[in-house]
Amino acid sequence: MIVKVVIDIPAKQVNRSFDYAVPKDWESAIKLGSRVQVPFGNMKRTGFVVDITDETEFNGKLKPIHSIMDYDVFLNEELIELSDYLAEYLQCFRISVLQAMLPSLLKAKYDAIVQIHDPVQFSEKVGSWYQNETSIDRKVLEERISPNAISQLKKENIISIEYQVINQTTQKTKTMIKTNLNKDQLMNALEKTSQRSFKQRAILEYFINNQAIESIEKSTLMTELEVSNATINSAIDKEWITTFKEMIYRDPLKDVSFQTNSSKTLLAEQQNAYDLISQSVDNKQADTYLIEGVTGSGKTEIYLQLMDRALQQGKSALLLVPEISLTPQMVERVVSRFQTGIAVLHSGLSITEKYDEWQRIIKGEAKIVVGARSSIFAPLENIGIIIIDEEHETTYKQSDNPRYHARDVARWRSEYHDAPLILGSATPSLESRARAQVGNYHLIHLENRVNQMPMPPVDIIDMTQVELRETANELSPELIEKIQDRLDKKEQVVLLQNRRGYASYLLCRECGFIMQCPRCDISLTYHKFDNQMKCHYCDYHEPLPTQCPSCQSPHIRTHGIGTQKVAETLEEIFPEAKVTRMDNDTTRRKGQHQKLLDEFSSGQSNILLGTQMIAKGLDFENVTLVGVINADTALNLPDFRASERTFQLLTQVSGRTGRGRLAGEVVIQTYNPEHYVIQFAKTHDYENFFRFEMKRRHLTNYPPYYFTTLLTVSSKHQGRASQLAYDLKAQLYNPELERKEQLYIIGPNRNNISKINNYYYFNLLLKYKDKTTIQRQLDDILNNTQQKATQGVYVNINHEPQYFS
DNA sequence: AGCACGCCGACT
DNA sequence: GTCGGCGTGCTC
Repeated sequence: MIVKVVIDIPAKQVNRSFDYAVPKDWESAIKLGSRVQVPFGNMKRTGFVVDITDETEFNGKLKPIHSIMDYDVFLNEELIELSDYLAEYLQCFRISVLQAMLPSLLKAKYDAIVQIHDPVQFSEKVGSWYQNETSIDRKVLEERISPNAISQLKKENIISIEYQVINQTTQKTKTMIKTNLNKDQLMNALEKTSQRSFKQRAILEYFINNQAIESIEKSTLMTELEVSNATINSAIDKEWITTFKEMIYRDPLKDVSFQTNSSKTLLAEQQNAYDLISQSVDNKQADTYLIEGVTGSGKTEIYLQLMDRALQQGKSALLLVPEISLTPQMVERVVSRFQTGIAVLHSGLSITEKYDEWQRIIKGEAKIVVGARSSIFAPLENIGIIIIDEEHETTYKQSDNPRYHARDVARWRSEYHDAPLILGSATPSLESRARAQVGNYHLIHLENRVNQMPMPPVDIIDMTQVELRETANELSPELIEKIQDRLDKKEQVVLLQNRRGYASYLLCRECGFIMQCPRCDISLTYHKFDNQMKCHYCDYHEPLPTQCPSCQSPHIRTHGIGTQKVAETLEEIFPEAKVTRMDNDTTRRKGQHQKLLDEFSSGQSNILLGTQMIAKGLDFENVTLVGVINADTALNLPDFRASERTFQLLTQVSGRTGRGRLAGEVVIQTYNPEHYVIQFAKTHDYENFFRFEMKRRHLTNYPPYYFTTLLTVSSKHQGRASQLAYDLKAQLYNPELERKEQLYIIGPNRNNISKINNYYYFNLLLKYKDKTTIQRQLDDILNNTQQKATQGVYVNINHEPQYFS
């Protein structure tokens, strides 16, 4: 037996498989996808078995495998084949793809423990050395019996192998507090504590009054007693209390009620969609459907029923949702429909939990997988349907290597399994919608909302007018009045302040003029460092003007307000209202996100103010007003997708109101009330937005008319990086292709943030019609630049990048 | 990644 | 004459 092994070194020179001999005693333990340790040069490295054969083309003596790392496999034949395709398609190393497919536990350090389920039989098979322990170290067993024998014991369910993570620091822990003193000792301490030490006494009193509680989480204690860290520390110094770490174990299904939730009757439109797609499920056709349905049109119900149908036919189902919508509510909908056989994969799970879920999928215990981007690699067999909800979300594209897009992977797996792929969104990506336009995807429209409520009316507030009347206020009088009205009625308000508010651009406060690049149809960015207005797509730049180039007003200035400022303003205007602020700052800590949402949904706060994270998938019945404080921030980013993202964001956030029985209303404040994005968002008119935006993309040669690839050259030496960027451009430049409008090369440009961690970045953007025209050259570049890497110059290839910074 | 091989400059 | 710089190439 000979195996082909891919070694875990991400380098072009070893980006292929190497052949190894397998000792007889190992043959039944080794499977396709097994992780093994092999001698490589004078090293010992891990690798993956990607093929099992009896032949080799290697002219030399094959080395035998050193050891087998797992008696389970985490990759099946399909995934191995997929890794080959993706490595070539993404132009990255195969090992990087293979590693991306695996649960992260396998990358951590761990101990392998053999659990002995049947000591009697075990003893019979292994002999007298066994001392009746319930578990032993795997190494010990491996010294005594062969891998084949271990594999056999495992198969017979006499043993199982479990992993314990050694490096527990990567595990999430919480700090717990307990007291070692008994009640009398505590009382004693209390007496000795000054009456003025309120906080100290509060801690003592807490433990006196809560004798039954063994321990309490530190942060809970701090908030409940309103004591600071310093107080806790001094209590520790006085030896009243001690702290210890406890693992945070989060069962994803723990808080989910297991009530059955049977299928709902579908509306005619939904039924129609279901009927169409279920034919593809039944007939095993790898069709792609794009469901374009407004918020509340009941896409999820269609998904659930389709998944059910696949399940009925003995197939499995894969549902991808953006990480942010993987909330307990979402999970509950799936669980309550199917009860069992569901694996939920999300970032809140510890690595051991993720591994457990993975195991359940491999063993076939879970036939349904719900998860975020990386779940697209779930090792399901016999997939009957793949669904990607909110398909336009940029989180489906991985931003670092391997830079795959879940949609592309889904497309491949759909073909492999002859299973339909469903893409759902209220505002599909232009790429997907265009594919539907030309008939590559089947387009399904859902026009009606299940609750029959109309889409909320949208008010556009022209902030250029407001600024003239009222200075230095982010909130227009109209919006203030409407907020006050909801507060009076005890209804709730959602306010959006775009995340990327920090992006400074130049805006005329009088006429709303925003400086654009004359060559690129993209707004210029203010660079404080040299006081210049710059384009991030070409090298255009000009000095910061002192007056508006359009109306000569001196009221021109850089712009960008943060949520913090808005929260302050709100508290000034509405002192009686409680504002929940949700942005990257307030949700950085784990669990904080859900906590803030709970605070709002339970009605403890009246206004939810946040960045775009509040726009997604939240469903609050009592919200009757949505306000967008400044629709322009996202609109003027130097990115050709700025319009698309803004439209998606405005539409999504509008969908946050009118979810219940109460009618909703949307207010959008903008300095560009006539902008087409704002106008189409006002009427919730995706279709016309699509047509308009397509024209623009056509004129500027951007996707979906052209494919894009971003080459990033980075180095600690600015000169070397820029030199290589220019060299690469020269290599790729082809006047013939450019004349035929087949290939455009833009740049090199300095990166938006030109220096990160002392590395200088230069970008080359390729726009092309046919990837085959540049595939070989890019392969060459990848090869050649591998050597450059030793000189500290790195090249990254990113196909279809989502962001250009 | 790591190591060996190999070809040119400054030394006991 | 040799020691060692790191450019190049190989690892089943």
